[in-house]
Amino acid sequence: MSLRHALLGLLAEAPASGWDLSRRFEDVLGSVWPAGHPQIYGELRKLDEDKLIEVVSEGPRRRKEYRVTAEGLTEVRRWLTEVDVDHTLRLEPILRSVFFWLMTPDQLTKHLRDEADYFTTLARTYRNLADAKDRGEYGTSPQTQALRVAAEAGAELNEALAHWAEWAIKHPIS
Amino acid sequence: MSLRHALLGLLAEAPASGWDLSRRFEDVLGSVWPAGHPQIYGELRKLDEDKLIEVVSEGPRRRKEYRVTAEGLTEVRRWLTEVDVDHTLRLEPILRSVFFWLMTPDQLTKHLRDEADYFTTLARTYRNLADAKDRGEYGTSPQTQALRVAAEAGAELNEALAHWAEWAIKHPIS
DNA sequence: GTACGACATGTCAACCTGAACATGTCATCA
DNA sequence: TGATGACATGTTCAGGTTGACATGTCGTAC
Repeated sequence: MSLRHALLGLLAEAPASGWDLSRRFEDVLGSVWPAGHPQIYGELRKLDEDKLIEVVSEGPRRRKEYRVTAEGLTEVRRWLTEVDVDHTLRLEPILRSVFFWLMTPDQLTKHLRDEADYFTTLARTYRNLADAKDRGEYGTSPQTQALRVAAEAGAELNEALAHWAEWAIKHPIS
Repeated sequence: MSLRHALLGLLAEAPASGWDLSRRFEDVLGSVWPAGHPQIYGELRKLDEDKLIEVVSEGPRRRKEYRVTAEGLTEVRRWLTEVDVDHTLRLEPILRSVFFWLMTPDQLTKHLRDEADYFTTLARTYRNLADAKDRGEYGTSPQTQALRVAAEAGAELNEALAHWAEWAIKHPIS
């Protein structure tokens, strides 16, 4: 049900079309909650049926712009404050680590080197984004501040994973 | 396809039944790759059909013990070395952070306090596990060493998330 | 001897997810 | 005018995942 509430949350910021929302998932949200356009269009229809959002206007190219309704806004707030956080984690890179003993030392070192580089690059991206937001390059609206918090999570998380991979290189399995 | 390979990897360590594997997912693997028993039993049947595992013996209570075959071992090694790592992340706690601006300061502080506590507790659990493994309480086999690496990931990841939540408390959204 | 709890395996329906396919519009530039 | 590329919305299907339900066995403690 998270996608449903994520869409409501995005629409709470400003009206948008399925395409717009699809874009925002690709650009930002996709890194913590992937969602392709088929899922988004489908969910928007359901949200519309449930009166949590409504069509504001139909633009060119069949573009439908949606706006969150009062009920929708209540619902996303209810989710944020009353629904238990789902702490489920699914991390293939760590799952693989359980089976590192099946790799040769050389394979493992190379693998971990690649992982460390990957996470380091990503961490830098988020860190740069966070710094840019701190410099005020995206304004100072509450929405931007929230994204700043999310960027901090992206940075810290990937920094931790990069650190982990480096640690693992230094603690080879014998 | 990760579950498939995770099962092969676990069976590479020692023969086990669906129940045994189900337990290991609940205890250890479930924190990075959740899987319920319906999924596990189903996947074991497919792996058996594909000759990647085979039934060693049938014990009491219809217990079927599986062993990985030579092909299965090759397959899990191929996965580890040749298949691209799936870096997909799906973290509801961070997804929520994008919508923090919809919460009141009080609600947000409470939420973040709970999150920080949750991650801190989990981090401590993994850290204790890692320390115990360093003291040799689980032996020194390659498999144990691999689990030590996974525990380090669990510790660092949750420490990072705890740190993030604390940071967010100190940087309130205005 | 029987009731209970842990062991052990399975089915089923519903839902979530992602890749591929399909359709059509609008602006722009040659 | 016609080609191209970005815009925009959808369907379909296969496969992964989960919760609920169902069934039966074995050891043991009363």
